[in-house]
Amino acid sequence: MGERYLKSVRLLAECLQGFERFVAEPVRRHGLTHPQFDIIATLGNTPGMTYKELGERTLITKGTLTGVIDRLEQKGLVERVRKCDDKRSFLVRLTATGDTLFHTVFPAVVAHGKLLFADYGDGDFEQLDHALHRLRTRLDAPDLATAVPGELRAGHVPADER
Amino acid sequence: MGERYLKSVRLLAECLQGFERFVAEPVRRHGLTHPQFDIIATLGNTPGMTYKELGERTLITKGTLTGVIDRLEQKGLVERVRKCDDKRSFLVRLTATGDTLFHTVFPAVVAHGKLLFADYGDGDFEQLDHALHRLRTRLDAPDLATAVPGELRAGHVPADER
DNA sequence: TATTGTTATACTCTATAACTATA
DNA sequence: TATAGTTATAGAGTATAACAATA
Repeated sequence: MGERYLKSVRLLAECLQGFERFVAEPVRRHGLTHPQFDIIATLGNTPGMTYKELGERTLITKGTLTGVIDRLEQKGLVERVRKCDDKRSFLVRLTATGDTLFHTVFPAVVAHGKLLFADYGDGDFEQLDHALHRLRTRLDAPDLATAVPGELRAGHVPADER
Repeated sequence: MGERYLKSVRLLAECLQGFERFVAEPVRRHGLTHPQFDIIATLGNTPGMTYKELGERTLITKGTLTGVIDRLEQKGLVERVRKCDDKRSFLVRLTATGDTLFHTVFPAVVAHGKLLFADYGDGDFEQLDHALHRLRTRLDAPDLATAVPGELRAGHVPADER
């Protein structure tokens, strides 16, 4: 139980949690849930995406995606557009209203984010990026996906390590 | 839109997302949802906690907590124990079964986590912790909670920055 | 046969607010 | 009056699997 890395995992979880809280309120303020915002943010400044692409970027499975897109379509924020080359699929893209919302939300997000990093210099960013990049690379490593027979996976810190 | 910090936020989100995926499968494997696991993990190696404490540690609001605890109680993993000093509240604590589950899940989690950090030395941990700790401290800063009049909050990266 | 997206089930979480019983 | 926890309401997300249309 005394593994060195637990402290780091705990810190990551706290940063994670902090961001989630940081995000949750303004997203709701715009009448969106987090997955809905995720879709709007992913579609912004693109010509549209298929379900497959959206699923890969947001990690929402196709069955769930149907419901999320449905609600966004009801709100008039996205639309489904037929592709000619493969009639099974189509593009989901922002409507004019959705595009307006995207361009309203994003500058606000960027401006507020600046507060969080107001005192960061180039070196600070490099340190943070370097540490995170290393971890992300490790998370993507193919050997991790297969190294585990069944039970063993990670992600939480016991109370007595905190 | 070209803010330097967006890259870091993106990386953090990817690490976050990676961990969530890393966690999701084994938790389900033990028949728990993420919030349920969060409760089990939080209660492990403690004499029990009140709703208030649990809510603070897990960020689950009291109304939701009732449902989560109900389901864990139905599974025989936790129990509600009356406190004598204040009859309004009680302790939630792991049952013997819950404690066994905790002690089954956690060693597995710890062992698997080791794979992720197999090549980390002391210096590597220090770099990661330092960068994350700084960010967490910033997230906790009181001026952030009040600096924002209404609309501006952070957390996502536009598609064209990726 | 494989893939894209839909539908159907069934559950879980969430926010919010009104409610109770204690304090 | 304030606090701890419950209940009620109304969404919304999730996994899973079976399904239709198309490739």
